[in-house]
Amino acid sequence: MADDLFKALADPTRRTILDELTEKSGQTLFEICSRLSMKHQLGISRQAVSQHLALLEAAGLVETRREGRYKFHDLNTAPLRRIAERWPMPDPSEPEKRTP
Amino acid sequence: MADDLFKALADPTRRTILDELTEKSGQTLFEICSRLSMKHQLGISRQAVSQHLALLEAAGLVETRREGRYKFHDLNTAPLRRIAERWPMPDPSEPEKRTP
DNA sequence: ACGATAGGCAAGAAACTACTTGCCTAACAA
DNA sequence: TTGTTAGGCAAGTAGTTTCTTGCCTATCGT
Repeated sequence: MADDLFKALADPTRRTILDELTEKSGQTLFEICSRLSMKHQLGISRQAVSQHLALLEAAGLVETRREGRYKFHDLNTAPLRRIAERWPMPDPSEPEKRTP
Repeated sequence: MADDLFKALADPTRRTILDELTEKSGQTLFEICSRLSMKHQLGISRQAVSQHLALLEAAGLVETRREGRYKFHDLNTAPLRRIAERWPMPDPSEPEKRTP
């Protein structure tokens, strides 16, 4: 359960996919592939991206809907909230400690 | 940078360590070892735990201070905030969507 | 000084992950 | 019907990661 979430976030390519879906939700597999190679210089096969999307979906971070031969991928950030719930954070006035 | 954070969170044993440090900050390596095997039935060697702590420290989630022959481990949840910042979440009134 | 306790370093085994390759099905257009 | 486009499945390989084993250093008590 929580396993799927953190495993999904563990890979940099998957995090970039989440970034792209944040920017534009409802993309198809091919659209995501193009963006990864165009904007991020990621030389990665369609199947690899498809497998990443499957993991993101298992984690609940991506939801899909089929329309004809297209499958659209939507971002769902709700599962991320469980992270903040699990390890309570101090108030966000001081954003992050930098080693001085 | 972000890599270290998500890699650190990817392992279930490391997340349990964070849980333990949430409950009681400032534990030594041996204290953490005992708790993992007592409370969580994790048969794991001291060295394995030590390596986990090193990764958590690299991610900034754990900070350490030495005192004599003891090394105390403190939780720092600040890096977690970057997750929420990277992928904006809707307001938390509806906690999480359950597949109906 | 000696033993015991707390922790560290490093090399190898075992398990897991990401990615590729090759083939297959479904929807749409000519 | 034939070709094309969107996507799926599965087996194998290469690269990581986790964990163990064995040895080593530092601190403290007697």
